[in-house]
Amino acid sequence: MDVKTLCLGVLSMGDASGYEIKKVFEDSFSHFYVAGFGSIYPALAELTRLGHVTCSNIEQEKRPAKKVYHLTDAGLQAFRQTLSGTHPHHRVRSDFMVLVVFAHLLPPQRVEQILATRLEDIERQLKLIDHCVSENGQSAPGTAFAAGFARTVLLAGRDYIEAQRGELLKALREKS
Amino acid sequence: MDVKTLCLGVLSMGDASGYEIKKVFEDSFSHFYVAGFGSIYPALAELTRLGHVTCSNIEQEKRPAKKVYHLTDAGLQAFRQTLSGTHPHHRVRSDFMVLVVFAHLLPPQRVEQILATRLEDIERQLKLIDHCVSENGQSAPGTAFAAGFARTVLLAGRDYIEAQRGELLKALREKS
DNA sequence: TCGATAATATATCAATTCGATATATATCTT
DNA sequence: AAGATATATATCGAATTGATATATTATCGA
Repeated sequence: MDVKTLCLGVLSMGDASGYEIKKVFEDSFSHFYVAGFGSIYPALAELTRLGHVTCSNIEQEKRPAKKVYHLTDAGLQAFRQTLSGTHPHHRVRSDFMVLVVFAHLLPPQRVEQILATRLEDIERQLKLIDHCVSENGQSAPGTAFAAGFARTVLLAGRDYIEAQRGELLKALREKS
Repeated sequence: MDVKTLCLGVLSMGDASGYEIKKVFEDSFSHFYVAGFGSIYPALAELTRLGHVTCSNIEQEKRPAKKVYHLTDAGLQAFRQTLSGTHPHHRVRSDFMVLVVFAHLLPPQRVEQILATRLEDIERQLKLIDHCVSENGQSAPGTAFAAGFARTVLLAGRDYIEAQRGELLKALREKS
């Protein structure tokens, strides 16, 4: 599923500028989809060209002007079509796990730091999910399911690290 | 962490051809790092140019010839350096979760199919981990930790889906 | 033994994505 | 007045993805 499709998804919840779409990605989608301006702006240009969205320049007082995008009927149809034909892939790219796999090449102190940093990141993400859930009162059923899923998976990872970190460090110190 | 670095990591476990490196990615790293030939072969060419690996053409009987790569001292040093300076990012790109978030735009039957497919994929990945653990008898401590981590997280996700699928489908049917 | 399929092996390429950077306006703080 | 932060759009080189091309050998059923 490409950034174009995700932009259609965000716009199905209401009109937005590229900047606002980026904020939705950061605030609500960051646990399962990361995208930056470098992919969002070209995606919106292409969607406009395809007629899947329309674009209007909005002058603002006290802020720079913005381009607000609106989902067309053709855009919604294309979005539904993509959702219907997409396999539910779920892929992880984890530098954390790479670092752990090669932990025997690092000083134990650095491994401790890696685990601690990962735990901090998990806490930060948990807070973000909770904040996001409490803010969006009446959201779609899938949103609540997804938030719960992300939460559960993060908690399981946190508990595993906390339970096994001692064992890992012991094994690493024994080998060296 | 880029594909070049991961190739150095694989080669730190022993000499290998591009094809064999790909198999290691698939068999052992697939839960946290996916890479195809399109990134592996260019990475090996660049690493050779940098002097981080050496390459020798090996003729084989009963098989096509292969290029076997060997990690140099400079390569190992560069690998350690990268491991020392890399933040333990852990990112998920999940079409599954996107589909769930927009489940209200799909027929409930399709949502059921998505959840079932995801559960099948999880089972397949769990089997791969178990197979991988049983095959590599005496592996590095980090490898065991990483396998346990991946296993725990997958199990938590599976249990969540099984526990909450009924609720999600009920909510979706009520709205429509 | 013929033909199909699968496994081994390398390589390339267009399309997409990533990450950094550039530019500009307005607000808020010190 | 200076400096930091938030809003806002855009571009670009580098890296990655996913598909495709090519070739050899093995395997297995008809």
